[in-house]
Order: sequence, then structure tokens, then C-alpha cells
Amino acid sequence: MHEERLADRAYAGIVELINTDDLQIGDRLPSETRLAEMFGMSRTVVREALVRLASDGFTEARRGAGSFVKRRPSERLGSHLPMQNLAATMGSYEVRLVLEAEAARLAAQRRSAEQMLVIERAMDSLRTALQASGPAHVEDMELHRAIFEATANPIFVSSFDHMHDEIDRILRAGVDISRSRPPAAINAMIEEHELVVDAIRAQDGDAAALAMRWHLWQGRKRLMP
Amino acid sequence: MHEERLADRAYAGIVELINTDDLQIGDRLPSETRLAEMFGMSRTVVREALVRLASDGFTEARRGAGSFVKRRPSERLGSHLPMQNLAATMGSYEVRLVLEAEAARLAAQRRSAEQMLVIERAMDSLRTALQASGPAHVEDMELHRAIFEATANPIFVSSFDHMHDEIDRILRAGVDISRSRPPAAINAMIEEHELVVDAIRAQDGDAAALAMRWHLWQGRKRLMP
DNA sequence: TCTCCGAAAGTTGTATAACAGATATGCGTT
DNA sequence: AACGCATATCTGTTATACAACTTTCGGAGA
Repeated sequence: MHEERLADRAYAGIVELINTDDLQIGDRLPSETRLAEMFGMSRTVVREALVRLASDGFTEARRGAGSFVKRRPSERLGSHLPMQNLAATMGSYEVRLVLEAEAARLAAQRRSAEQMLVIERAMDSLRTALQASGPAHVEDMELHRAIFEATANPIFVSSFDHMHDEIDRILRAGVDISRSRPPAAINAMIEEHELVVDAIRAQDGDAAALAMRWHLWQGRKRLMP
Repeated sequence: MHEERLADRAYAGIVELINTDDLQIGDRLPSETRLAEMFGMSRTVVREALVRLASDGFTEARRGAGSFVKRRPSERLGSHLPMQNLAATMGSYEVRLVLEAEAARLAAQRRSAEQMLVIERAMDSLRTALQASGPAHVEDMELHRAIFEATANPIFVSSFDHMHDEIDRILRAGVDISRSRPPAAINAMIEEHELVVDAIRAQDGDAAALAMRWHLWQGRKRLMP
């Protein structure tokens, strides 16, 4: 089961506090001790939540003074936005189509020899994993991430990580994606990936973008025909 | 000055540990007690660092088992990767160009009447802020975010938030972006935004995407002519 | 010998108490 | 009213203890 830690409740509680009490940027929120007794938990746990809030850029702790609102967490995508799984999956393909196609193009244009090697290795792993009819989710992700890294743009890479986390979170709540596939689909998946890798090897940006679009489109059709 | 907390040293120490000891994804790192005596600090502080590492997606704590490497921090954009600010800014424009153009297209195609109203209001705020020659960074961000929200795709919205965080983090380390602007640039910025909003109002996806590309391109030229 | 079960050891999660170091508050003096 | 200082408040850090959970390992039983 999906155990919930106390710090999660504290985190949500503080976010709610900021919103309902309408704390503005710069406002001080209650002391750790006060929050602890408000939520009925120890100061240790409240501190853990505050550390994460600060890490997320929402609050800032000033020693001896208190914790202050740095950015309001208003309507960010969170657990309170329950989407249908199907719509969410569709939505994820929209974002992937945009980001991954352009990443493939940049990767083709800029890849170094070392990065090409990493991509080839990831492709090999994916091929063997698919041919073994086992779960290939990790290998697939590694290949796509290698392509993002070949863009030589750290923001692209971090965007991939973020997108991947979000999609994972949605899919994990829904149907298992690593179900059994017919052999025809396996060969198709290998071929689609190879088209992308070939284009990157040939440093043909347009072809890489096109192949990636094709691959994602086929994947979407495979999931919901 | 910039007081250093012990947890910062612990955070850096663990990152270094992962890199130098070459811990791979899935590997377990030393227990909190062990790390505490390694770094010569209390377990509480080590826990604080681990919470932040988990929040950043580098590690994952499994109760009763230990903390495990989830993604290696080496290749991620971070404090230990001092990029030239110029290159980073260029990189951010690449990502924005891709994401925002497509977001504008989807927003134009799908916007509801309510969402259009939010966009109009954001546009008004931005216009007055720019005409007052004050800092308009917040208003600009609000408008762009409203456009992402009009896509009706939560993953697009969360990608925007993430991208914005990353870019902010880079720009904050560099030159202040809200410097004084010549009046001609102010009018140009207003006009560019209005072109985007007009296209969304007219529900013309291609025009919206094009206008957004144009706006971002002009912005890039304004920053580094 | 092999398998299975359960105790023990190890690890994270939480609570409590205490103190150090920094900051804000408010009172009293001038 | 303005200034200075004592005092209260708050975060940062340490230490200890226990609960909840996971892994390990050795022994009992087949």
C-alpha cells in the first residue's frame, strides 16, 4: 500500500495554511513548535516538512526569526487535481511529442562521439530486453534520456526528468504499462527506436525529429487503438 | 553573509559520496547513523540532507531498508555544474521556444471562455506594469502561466512550473533581468504579447504558436543582441 | 541436503528534551 | 522621541529512546 508519512501531512497542512489564511509573500508562518502542536505531531516532523517546502522554493527559514513565505504554492499541479487516467495519458503524449521531437533534433545536430556511444549502448540494451519479451521500461527510459543528454542542454535534461516523474506518477496510479505485447509490436518498437538512433548517428536533425514523432505516435496507438 | 548550515555540507558530502564511490542507480547508501559519524554531525542533520536529496529526486528512502540512489546527481544541472550564464540562458530559450509555442497553439485551440478571461486580465496587468516602467517579471510570468493553464493539460502546466524554476535558478545566480528598458522595447514587448493573446482569442493555433516563437526570439535578441 | 520459519540485527520514522546562536520585542532611561 | 539593553522567541543542532518495517541468518523439520 502507499504508506503516508507524517511529514507529508505536515507539508500539505502548511500549504493549506498559506492558502486559507491567505499568507502573502514575505509573511511569517507560525513557529515550528506552534505548527507541531497545531498538527498534533512532533517538531521533528514539522521541520522535515519545512525543509522540503524550502527546497521547493515556497518558504525560507531565517535563523532566530522564523520561516517566511517566499512563493505562494497556489494552484500548482498536485494531488487535488484528479484527472481521468486516459486523459492524463493523452496529455502526457502531447508533452512528450513536443519535447522529445525537438530533443531528437538537437541531439542529432550536436551529439559528441561519446554521447553517440551511450545512445548505441542504450539501444542495444533496449533491443535485447524487448527481444527477451521481458519488461523494457527501464531500458526505454534510459535510451530516451540519453538522447536528451546529447542535446548538451541541461535544462532539456532536467525537463525530461521532470516530465518522466509526472508521467510515472500518473501511470503508476492506473493500468500497468508493461503488459505482454504481441511479437509484431516488439519488432515495430525496435524498428522505431532504430530509426531515431540512425538519424542521430547521421546527424540529420529533421529526420530525427520526424522519427521520434512517428515513434511516439505509434506508441500512443499501441496503448489506445 | 551567506551562513552555511550543516545540512548543506551533509548534502554536498552525500552527493560527493555517490560520485566518488561510484554508487549506481539502485545502490544503497550508508545508513543515517553511519553517515552521521562519517561527517561528524548528528543524525538529525543527515536526515535533513537526505530529505532534500529525496525531494530533488536523487535518492529514495525505504523505511526499514535504507536510502537508495534513484538518479545520479552528476549529470543533472546543479550548483556543482558551473555553466556560463550566457550558455545557460541560451539553453533556456531553446526549451521555452519548444514548450511555449506548442502551449500557445493548444491554448488557442482549447481555451474556455473563463480561461480567456484570465489571460486577458493577466495581459492587462502586464501592460500597466510595463507602461509604469517598473519590474514586470511577475506579471510576465503570470501571463505565460495562464496560457499554459489554458491548454487544459496539467502536465504542460507542471512542465512550465519546472522550467520556470530552473530558469529562475540560473538567472538568479547571474545578472538581474529586471534592468531598465528603453521605451521602444517596452512597446515592443507589449505588442508581442498582444499578438499572442489575439491569436488565442481568435482560436488560431498556428498564429498563436508563430506569435509566441516571434516573441521569445525577440526577447532573446533583447537580452543578448 | 534442502526448505521454511522465526528470531535477531539493522534501518528509517517519530517523539522528547535540551541547549546554542541569532533575532525580535518591549521596557526603561535619557 | 530616540536609544540601549535585557528578555523572550525562534531556528539550528545534539542526544536519546522507541516504534515500525526489512533483511539476514541460523536452526528446526522434511
